[in-house]
Amino acid sequence: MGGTGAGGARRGRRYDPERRTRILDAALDVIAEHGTAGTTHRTIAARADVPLGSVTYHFASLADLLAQAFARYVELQSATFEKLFEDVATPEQFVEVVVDLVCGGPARHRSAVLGFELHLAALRDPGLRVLTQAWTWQSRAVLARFTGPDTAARLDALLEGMIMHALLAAEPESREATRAAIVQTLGPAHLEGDRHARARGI
Amino acid sequence: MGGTGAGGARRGRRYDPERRTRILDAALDVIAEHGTAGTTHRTIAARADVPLGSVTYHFASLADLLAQAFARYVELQSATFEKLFEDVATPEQFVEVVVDLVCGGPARHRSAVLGFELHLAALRDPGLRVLTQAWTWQSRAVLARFTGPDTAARLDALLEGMIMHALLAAEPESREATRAAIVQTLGPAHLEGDRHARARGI
Amino acid sequence: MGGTGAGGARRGRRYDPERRTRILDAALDVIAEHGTAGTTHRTIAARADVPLGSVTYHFASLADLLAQAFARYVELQSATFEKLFEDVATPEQFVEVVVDLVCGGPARHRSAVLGFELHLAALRDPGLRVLTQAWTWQSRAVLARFTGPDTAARLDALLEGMIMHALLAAEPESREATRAAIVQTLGPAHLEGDRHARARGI
Amino acid sequence: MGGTGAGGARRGRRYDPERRTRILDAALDVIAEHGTAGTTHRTIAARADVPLGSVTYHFASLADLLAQAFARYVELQSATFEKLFEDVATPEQFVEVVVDLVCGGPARHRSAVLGFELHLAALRDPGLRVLTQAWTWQSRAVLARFTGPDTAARLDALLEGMIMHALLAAEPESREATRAAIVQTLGPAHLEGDRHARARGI
DNA sequence: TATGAATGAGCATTCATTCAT
DNA sequence: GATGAATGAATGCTCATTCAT
Repeated sequence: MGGTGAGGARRGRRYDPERRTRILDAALDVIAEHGTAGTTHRTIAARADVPLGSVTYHFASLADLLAQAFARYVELQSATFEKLFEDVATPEQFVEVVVDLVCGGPARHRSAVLGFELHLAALRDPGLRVLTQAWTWQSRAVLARFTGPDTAARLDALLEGMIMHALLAAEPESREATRAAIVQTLGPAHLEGDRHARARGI
Repeated sequence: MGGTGAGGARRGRRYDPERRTRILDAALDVIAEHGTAGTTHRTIAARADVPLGSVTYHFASLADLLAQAFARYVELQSATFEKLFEDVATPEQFVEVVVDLVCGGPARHRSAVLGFELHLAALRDPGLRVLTQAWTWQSRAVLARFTGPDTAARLDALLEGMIMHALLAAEPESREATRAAIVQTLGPAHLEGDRHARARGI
Repeated sequence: MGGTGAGGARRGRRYDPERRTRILDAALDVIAEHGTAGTTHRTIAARADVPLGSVTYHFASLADLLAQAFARYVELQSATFEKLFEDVATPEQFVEVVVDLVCGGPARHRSAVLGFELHLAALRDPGLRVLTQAWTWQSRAVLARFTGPDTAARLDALLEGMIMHALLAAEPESREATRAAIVQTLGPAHLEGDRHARARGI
Repeated sequence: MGGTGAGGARRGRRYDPERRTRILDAALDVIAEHGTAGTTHRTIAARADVPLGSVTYHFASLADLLAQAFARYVELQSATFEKLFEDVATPEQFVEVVVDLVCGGPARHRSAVLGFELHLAALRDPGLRVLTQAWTWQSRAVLARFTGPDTAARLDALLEGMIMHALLAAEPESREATRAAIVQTLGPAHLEGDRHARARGI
């Protein structure tokens, strides 16, 4: 009916300091589920369990909201990425974490889809490229600590392609094949440890 | 406005046997320009210079039209891809053609964008995955003639990622860096010719 | 796609002298099923297993087609009505036939619905009133042979209302209640036979 | 044309608390005039002198709007019907009021047409039958106060048929003929007063 | 500050009808 | 004669955004 939208105990939610954040997270959920195109004020409001007016009140426009949602995604994702490699001590561990990144099933589905949605959106809206570029740099920087800058760039691209293929493939690639591709890209020197030693030295 | 839509001498254009194809090509243009989300019956009709009713007459739904447009894209793109490698005789030529693929500026922009739009669309609509899978297999098959199947799969993923990065990068990667990444993925044996010789033997 | 509509062995159906009639009958089917409003050239064509162009070719307009279909309905229905009472010899038989008319389950559903659709259509389109009036006169004439003209008119109206209620009622009225209402409307003299004897004398 | 739709000083009409009701009444006007089939969001909006978006804002779908309009009709009509018989004290008055119901010219035209439109609509949409059934029960209850339940049901059906015939007839039936039919259906006892006396006793 | 009523632009889709073949 | 491609006008509906409260 007329815009009532989400039901539930919304009464008394005034003074909700985290409302903005909650809307952004809801927006990311909706984007992951319905695509950027299927993301509307109304869907977001319903997902966040917030009145429609609240969404338009806190964000100047839908484009603005999406941009901020993607910014939040990059921020959260970067932190997650960073943390993934925090405890990596050996080249073998590094490879395993990277393999997990590609093979990591439905757990990583949401973030992978969001990543591609962001890339596509940035293709159309140059204003979003600061986000994709920041994200790329940050990813490469993390990887570079273990591989050096050139290999990091290559690995980053390879991962991008492999993750997309993994999302679309009828049946998942085997971990072994994935590992082989990664190891090959890292180059023969990687597992000999010297490069890794240098990385730890940084 | 008001239904007349596209201008031009459209009177008497009846019985246009290639209209369907023209609409599909127009749809691909529009997708490349405005994204799948921005692709509407009206935009397509204007681009194809046909009345709105003509677009809905020839295709049962917009989703159907998009699916057929993407199918046409895969078909055309596969043929183009095939032809690109037709005259490749040496490993060096192979590498150059692949580097062109990544660096190939605005000329390749349209088809690259369309490829990613298709990937994203397939992520949302499983019915489109027959297209992405067919396309992936075909690409790998072409590459595999020069690299063997495993390396082909890796190279394919790497190219996917590099092309996306190239599309989004503020300034294009140098051809040298691109070539280095590719050569590294092909493996040291590639340029020594034996692998290529084997490929030619197939 | 695009208007092909009905499938099947339509090839070679040229020179189909009954096509007009078949289209009209299909139209009546569609009206009964989807209502006058839901009746389109395309639905009719599909139902009649005839190309779309054939429907517009044989009838100047949809309104014209509907008018002719309703005319056919009145014609067929009048004949059926006539025949229903053909073998009625006693007042008791007369009452039973009339009760059947009201209680006659799904068998009579189609014709009853069509009757009301025609009434409603005639309310909007005065051109159709020649049909409803002819139908009313004919029905009354048949009934009057057993009841006299005044009672026939009353009975006709009563039947109209009872049939509509029967169509809409959650559970059907009992035959007994229906019979009682009819008998009461016929008047006490009816079953005494003298009136009926007079009717047979006509 | 082009979205502006109805003319008039509509600027500043915001916050119109009775808008919903006004739209429903406009819908009933339109149904009476153009039939359920000819009732569109746009016609209703024009009739209610509200923008198109307002109609779709307040009602989830056109079917929903029509259902609510018909519900309002039944409600209003039931009240009117009730009031018609409020001051009836004698059997003679009762008969006159009922005769008025059938013969009541253009004044009753709108409500009669709406009644039949509702019946037809309920034939197609079972969801509307709660309305027709409620309406039937209520009508019978009012009549039964003067006639007893069985006669009330018969009279209700007779009235339904007579009103439809009156709407479609080229020239109106005479009051006398109408009265005769009603009196005959009420049965000989009615005007003798005993039945009515019983009714008053309730 | 927060909200939901309000609105105009736009969209996918249907369809009666026209017309070249 | 018959057909199906073609078309423009409508239709139901969605939605970003504005704004009175």
